Amino acid sequence: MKPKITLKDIARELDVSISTVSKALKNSAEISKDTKDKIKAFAKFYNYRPNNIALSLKNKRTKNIGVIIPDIVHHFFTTVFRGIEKYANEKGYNVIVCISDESMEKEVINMEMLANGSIDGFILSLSAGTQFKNEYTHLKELLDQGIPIVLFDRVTSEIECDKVVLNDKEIAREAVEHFIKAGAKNIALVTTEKYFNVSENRRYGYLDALNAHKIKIDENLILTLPHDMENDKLITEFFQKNKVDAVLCVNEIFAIQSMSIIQNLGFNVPNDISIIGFTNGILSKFSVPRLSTVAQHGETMGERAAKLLINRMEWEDEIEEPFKTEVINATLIKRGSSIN
Amino acid sequence: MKPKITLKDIARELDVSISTVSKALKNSAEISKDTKDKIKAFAKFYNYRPNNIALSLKNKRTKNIGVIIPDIVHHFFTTVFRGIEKYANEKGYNVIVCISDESMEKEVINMEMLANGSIDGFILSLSAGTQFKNEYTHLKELLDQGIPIVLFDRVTSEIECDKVVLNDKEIAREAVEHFIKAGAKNIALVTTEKYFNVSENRRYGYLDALNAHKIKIDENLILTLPHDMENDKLITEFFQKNKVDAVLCVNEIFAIQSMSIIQNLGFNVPNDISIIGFTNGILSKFSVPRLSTVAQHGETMGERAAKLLINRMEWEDEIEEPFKTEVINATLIKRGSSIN
DNA sequence: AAATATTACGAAAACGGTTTCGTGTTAATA
DNA sequence: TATTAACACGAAACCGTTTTCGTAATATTT
Repeated sequence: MKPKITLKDIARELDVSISTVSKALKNSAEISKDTKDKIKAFAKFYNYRPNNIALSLKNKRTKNIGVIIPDIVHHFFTTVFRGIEKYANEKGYNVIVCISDESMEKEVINMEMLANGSIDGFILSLSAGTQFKNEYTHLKELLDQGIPIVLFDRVTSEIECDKVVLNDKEIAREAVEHFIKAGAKNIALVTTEKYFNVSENRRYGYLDALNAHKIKIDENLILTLPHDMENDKLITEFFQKNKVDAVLCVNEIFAIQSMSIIQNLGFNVPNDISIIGFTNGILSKFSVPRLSTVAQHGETMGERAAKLLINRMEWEDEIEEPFKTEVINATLIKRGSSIN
Repeated sequence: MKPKITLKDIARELDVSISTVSKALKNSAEISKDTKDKIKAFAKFYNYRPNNIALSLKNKRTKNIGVIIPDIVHHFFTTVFRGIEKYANEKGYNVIVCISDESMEKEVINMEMLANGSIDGFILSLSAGTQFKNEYTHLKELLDQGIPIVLFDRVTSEIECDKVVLNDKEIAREAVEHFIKAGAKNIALVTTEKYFNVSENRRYGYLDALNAHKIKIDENLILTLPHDMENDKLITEFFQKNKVDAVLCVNEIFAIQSMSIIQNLGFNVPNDISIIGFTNGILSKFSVPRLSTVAQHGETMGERAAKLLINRMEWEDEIEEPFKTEVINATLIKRGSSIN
């Protein structure tokens, strides 16, 4: 058991002052070569490393960034996290992750816990609860305190900060047009409740595409699923009641569940019903048939978010940069679950 | 923009000393009720929160735990992480995650980065590189410095510390016996290279089951896949060349890939070939047919690991507890991909 | 030889808390 | 009334750094 060595220890052993040791290790010109050599050798031998906490206190920056995501089971958030972690690590930052579990309370608690010095900035995607309550004072207060925040994916216009979003509307429209070109007439949408802004945008894209092609909108073809419930029954009923030849699902799980149920009902995918999902995850790649899907480029999204945050943190006192919203262009990946 | 308020600020405003403020806020009996009330009201009004970094420096504990996982794409690690995060948060700890990307270098760099004061202890699963090189000095040094470590899943007997593992051998044996009871004769194993101790244990379980039932072992029925390569071709060849009626795969991806390829080759699952995988993830739940699999209870594993670590950190100077290895009992989940 | 410049280092403050110990004032006891 | 106890608070050390400023000792210039 050899506890960590400090500047004070080195100073005592070599009979110099703490400041001399500090300067020597930073190769300051103030210190003679002899003394520097001696100190460096000693420090190296005992594997001296400055204490991060002391540095943080001194510098008023921790080199930690806080990431709050609603859950970690959705493949999309996992990949975004991966992008954040990657970029942050390259830049010498560590990442503290908290999971809000789609609850506003947890989001608030976690953010407050981290905001008292533990991190220099936040990257987050709003929880379902927060979006539902439409309550953002916790974010506003942190911004007021000068803590930078970057929102990604689940964002809100109520908050002024850097953001990274997907071109949800456009890509949803593109997906629906893909259905239309292949001859589909009765196109369904499987989505979440309206307070998710991403779902809303995708819904607009869906409606736009139908309008643009003079297909009349049938509200019965829009299935809204509660996000935290067993919804096999709802999906089954939906496809029994309605004549559908194509369906766009706003996430990967909905898509896979729908496909599985559709197949169980005796339909052929894609001949009877085409399917396109969101998130180019592991589920889509390994399903039978392979699922056509919207690749959200989560890793890129994470990298961009991290870049925006770190830039802002390191600019600091320079001219206040205006807030940016970066849009990531999704890609439609056409595979076996839809007709080309 | 209202920057955070400090004890010093409060002391200055109310014309008392810093120590008085500190004590008042901790409800010390030393301070008169009047003064306490005044200070508390002021602190509340300005939303005073003690600075975590200053506390860390003073207390020599950060209330952060470092988690190093090989990757975050494998559903298993995600669930373990979830368990860690959950338990840790309940106990007031934050979790700093780093991804080693299966590389020993990154594992070392990340650990060193965090070890200089940023965290109080580590939870990790060894990277492929580390297991391959069989080099553990970085872990030993940290343990020497008094930093507690808990290993999970991918562990090594070279390091003495708390561990959480799965009963890999026993559950693999159980899975293979399930095949045997259903009448399988030619049972294959799809596994990773030997330096993964978990795979090795599962292999032993596989061999044990065969031996126990007097089935002679055919090395040709063991397919070893390199972990970071495109291996569709290898799997295809394997099932073309060998007559197989059941296959145990050591992870979820291998299982799904195998099932997909087997089906493409024209075999029926489970009638021609039964399949059992490891990890009760999202892939297994949504495949067609549903995949029989070994549930590793990742979340429980994470919780246990966090509990072991936090216990050890909080005991601290009391009597040195001997190191424990907790064994999590996996469960075999029988679904459509295997015959009952 | 006197004045000035350079070199090489140390003292101390600062970051934001906690905690021990000392002390002046009032209240209770002998 | 003198002594002691209780009360309420402040000074200062400490955690481990960085950094500014001061200053002896030597070196260089006039």
